[in-house]
Amino acid sequence: MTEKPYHHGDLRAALLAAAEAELTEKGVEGFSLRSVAKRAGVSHAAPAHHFGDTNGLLTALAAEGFTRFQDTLDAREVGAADDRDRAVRAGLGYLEFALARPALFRLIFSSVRPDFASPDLIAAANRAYDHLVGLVTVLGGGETDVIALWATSHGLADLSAGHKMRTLQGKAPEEREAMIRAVLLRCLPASDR
Amino acid sequence: MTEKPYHHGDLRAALLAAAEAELTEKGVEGFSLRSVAKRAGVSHAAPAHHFGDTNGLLTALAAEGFTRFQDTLDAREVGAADDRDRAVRAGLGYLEFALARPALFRLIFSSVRPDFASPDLIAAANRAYDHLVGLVTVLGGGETDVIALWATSHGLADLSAGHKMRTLQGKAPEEREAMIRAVLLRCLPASDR
DNA sequence: CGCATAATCCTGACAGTGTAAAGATATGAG
DNA sequence: CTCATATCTTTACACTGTCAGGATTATGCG
Repeated sequence: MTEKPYHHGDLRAALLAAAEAELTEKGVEGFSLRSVAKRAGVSHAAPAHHFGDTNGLLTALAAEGFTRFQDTLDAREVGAADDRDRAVRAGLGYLEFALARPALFRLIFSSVRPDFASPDLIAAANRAYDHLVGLVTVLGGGETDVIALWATSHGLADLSAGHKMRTLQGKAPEEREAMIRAVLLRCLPASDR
Repeated sequence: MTEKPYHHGDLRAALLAAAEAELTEKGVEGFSLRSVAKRAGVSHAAPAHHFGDTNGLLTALAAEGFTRFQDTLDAREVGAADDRDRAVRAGLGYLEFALARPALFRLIFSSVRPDFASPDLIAAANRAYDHLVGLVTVLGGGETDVIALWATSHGLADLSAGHKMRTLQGKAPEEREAMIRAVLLRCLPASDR
């Protein structure tokens, strides 16, 4: 059995996994590059060659997190009754992701550390945005409707991730989802006509 | 003329002002206590006696920021045509504050560093929340309407503060405000009946 | 007023952080 | 096989937050 090969083999992936663990435990504001290196069982300067500096690692993590984010929405959308239900389910997935991975959510939407000019990150973000636009245009909605659905979904998610909206926390799961569905429905373009 | 009195006189207030300057320049994630002390022209350990640790200073700053936040909403609400317009203006104030003081906005809503169990901070937050509830109940709205208006206002503000919503950035000021008003209006309880 | 006590601020020290430079080791192309 | 290159470690430095102890000033009690 190999004790400790000088070359890790796939350190980049290992560092990303360690970084995600570090992020979920310490949060963005407690994130430590040296601690990530320790998790991966490697020297503290090893990450530099793969990601440059700490923000580089966070940038890669944000890009990966963005696709996970979109995956969560997609998973919620399957089995939708119609296109309107599909848009509502996307909003529920938005909130689900924020509650399940609050630190990753904060990294993506509320941190200045990732380099949002990075092509990978831009691509991942655009995929999510284009998907949202598709959901709304299918319903005959325009720019205003896109903004409405996005802002409301994001507001619900961000406030819930930060435990700011106690009204929702106190409710039972079914009642809570019913309220959220009602709120999200208002953002969709009018159903008649 | 007194050169440098050993006792500052009102160091607590001076540190708060310096901390706000530091926050707006470096952001929450780049905030440094030693840098704040340097701004106030005092030793690096001086803040400890007034605020305990760094999070203590950020807690005090968050409480102060919360009242500033509410002040911005109040200023926007004056001169409202009716109660509905008043609620919409509150949402516009929400967004205005996030754009004018993004770092303070992030400290209040998207940071885990302030101690949100602090009585001062709780009081300031409750004042803002109660005001929001008042805006909605006057219109005959219930819990769902409160959540709708809050989430949408917050989503618009947070996404705008992070420069995530390019659709709004590109618009002219008047057109932008018109779109936001339209979005916020959907969150209010139905006008008829 | 005089003085002890408390409040305020500073200096020094320590562990932890991110990053850069230089050395060690493995990989792979020729 | 050789050697350039990629990968990783070691070392070093400046910066951070926090703690302990000493210096200075204000305050209230006698």
